[in-house]
Amino acid sequence: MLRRLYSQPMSSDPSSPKPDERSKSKALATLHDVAVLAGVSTMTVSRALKSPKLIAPTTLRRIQDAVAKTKYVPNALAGGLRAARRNVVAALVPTLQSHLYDATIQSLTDALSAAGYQLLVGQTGHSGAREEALLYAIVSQRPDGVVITGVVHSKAARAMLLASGIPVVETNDWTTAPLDMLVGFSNEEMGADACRYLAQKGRKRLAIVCGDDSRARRRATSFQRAASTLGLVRPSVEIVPAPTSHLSGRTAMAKLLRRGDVDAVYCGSDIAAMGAITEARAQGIDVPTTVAVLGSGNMDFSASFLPSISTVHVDFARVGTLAANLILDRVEGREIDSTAINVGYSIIERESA
Amino acid sequence: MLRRLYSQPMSSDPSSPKPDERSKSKALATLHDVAVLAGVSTMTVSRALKSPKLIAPTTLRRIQDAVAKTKYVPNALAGGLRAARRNVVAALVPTLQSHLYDATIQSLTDALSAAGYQLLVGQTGHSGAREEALLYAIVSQRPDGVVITGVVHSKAARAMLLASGIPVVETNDWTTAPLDMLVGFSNEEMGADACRYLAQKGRKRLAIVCGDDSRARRRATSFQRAASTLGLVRPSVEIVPAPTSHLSGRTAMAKLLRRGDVDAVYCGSDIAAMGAITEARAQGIDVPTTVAVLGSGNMDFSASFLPSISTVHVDFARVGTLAANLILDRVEGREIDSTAINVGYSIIERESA
DNA sequence: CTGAAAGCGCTAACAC
DNA sequence: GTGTTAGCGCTTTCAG
Repeated sequence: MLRRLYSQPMSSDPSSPKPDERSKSKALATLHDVAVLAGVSTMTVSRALKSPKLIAPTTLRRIQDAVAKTKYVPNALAGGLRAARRNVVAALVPTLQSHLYDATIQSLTDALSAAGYQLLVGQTGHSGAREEALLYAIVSQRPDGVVITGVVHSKAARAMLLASGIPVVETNDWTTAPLDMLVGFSNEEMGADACRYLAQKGRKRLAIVCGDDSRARRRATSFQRAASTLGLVRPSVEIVPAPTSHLSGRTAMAKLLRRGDVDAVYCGSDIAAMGAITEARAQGIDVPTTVAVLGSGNMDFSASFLPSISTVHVDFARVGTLAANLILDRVEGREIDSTAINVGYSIIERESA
Repeated sequence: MLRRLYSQPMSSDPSSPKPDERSKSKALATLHDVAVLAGVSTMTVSRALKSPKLIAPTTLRRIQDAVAKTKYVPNALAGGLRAARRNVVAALVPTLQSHLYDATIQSLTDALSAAGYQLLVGQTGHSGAREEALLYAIVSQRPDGVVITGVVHSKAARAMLLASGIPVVETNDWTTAPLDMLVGFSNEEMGADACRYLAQKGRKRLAIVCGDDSRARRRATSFQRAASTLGLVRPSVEIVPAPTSHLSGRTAMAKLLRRGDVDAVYCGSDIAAMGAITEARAQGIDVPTTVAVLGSGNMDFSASFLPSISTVHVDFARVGTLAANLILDRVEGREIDSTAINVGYSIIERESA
């Protein structure tokens, strides 16, 4: 592999541009500054910003001028400290690099920002070890809600969240004892259904490529159990680092093919499935004739890949929207009809399996 | 495409689990609660938490017990209001779904969370229309720093950021007039170099698949200019929606092949490049023999794809780390040697071009 | 080593 | 319509 460097990554540009003159002046204007300039009290300015209708038109104009002149930007910290609302929701994901939950984050952000909320994100990594520390940091930010990928395991973290009274939505998993609210599906059922799907297609020697995280592992275990129920040989499991990648999918497939006793592979993500298919092709093995490949996540490329990738589909965008709405409903004090929503999943049959 | 539904996505589970009993009690404990319980002043508790060494061992133990008993979690809002530090940094990206800047966000988060900071993210969308409103919302959160993908265009937003005194890092682009700090590379040079690379490989009839965002468009324009300098026919440009996808790469490639006058395609991302390669294969056209394909981003799958994808590589992880360090240096008042860092890029030669 | 006072910037609650 | 008062929970500052 030849690398041609077009710039010296290590050096800063010699003709380094100068930044604009930074204002040496004190910090941003406060409500008080605006009030003085407009000749009113701070309370009137505050009201002019939140509910302009309560203010006399003349006063309002003066205030708006003053706001513009002072370049006033409200301090949400101070507001949040006094008022209930912080206009921030926190989201916890294993990693933003996984691509599996991108749609969830996207729709979550969209729904929240439409309602005027900001998103605070935390990445736990797949180990779950950082979960507790991260949740502590997040609770200390006093967000209006917390959306978590998976269910919270740490007892201390559960207690803290409960005590905080902050609305919590656990997602993309299922449990009979949610911390608060729940939007997800059963990973166990998913694994079993994936197995049944492949078996029903006449496949006998199944295998699994599974990312090293708890939800994927539970899917794999459940897949194995279903296989044994169906009287099939116990599927072998290739554990790869989470998040699963094209390369790890390829490598895992290579191992499985070396053993030679496989006619269907269930992959933890479509990325891994694509890697598995690529490896098969590299070896001149046809997918799906010789080996079927079933992915997870129905990603962007899955339908247009060659062969198109059969996959377990979850409406992740809906998960995000539902989670956002649950939080917003709670924050605004609206009635919530259902505190646990099963979004289900479906298996999309395409060419690869 | 057959869809088999295993759960009713629209219905909530009939056996909806009940959440744990939510604590009806008042909000979280405050410093004052802890102080009363420990029989000291709030100030002493505050110190015990921040600089335990200043506290007498006996007092410290009493306080720690009280903290545990009250399940005290600091209120970062109140702290941030009084003190300078908020321990929050904001990041603005076009979209989290693009995958191009994943590594940047990842390394940014890692570096920041190691230093005890939280990440507030905003998605501008590719239009840039939301940039101003989003930055206003972000400044009102008074983060300790702001990291932005691209350079800030809106005059009002620039003025506001400048006035706020918040450290700002613009990334993944280059300008002679940065708002504050800059970590990036020249998109113009990149486009031109991509063109020269393909020309040097003997390709004559070039084309571009370009996402509909300003940085990609500038790369494309610069690519075209370089082609004309080299005496080549003007490369045609296929504009596809941003972020570029496998499908849009395929579709764009199909259009280009229909015209039949192409022997090399430069794609805005490796995802699009993969789509382009897939389309060529679907038509029985060999890559790179008949058409070469050059991607951007050196994504996860690019090296292990078949054919492996030649690509313009940027060390995005380094961008995130550098940005984080610049912010942290400024916040902690350390000296900064370079306020504009060019991380450069390289073209990785693989099979596809 | 510990405490008292003051106030960060804002808004809820009540005046007028 | 508008102003006053009183904090939100914490930390800075200054005194012991």
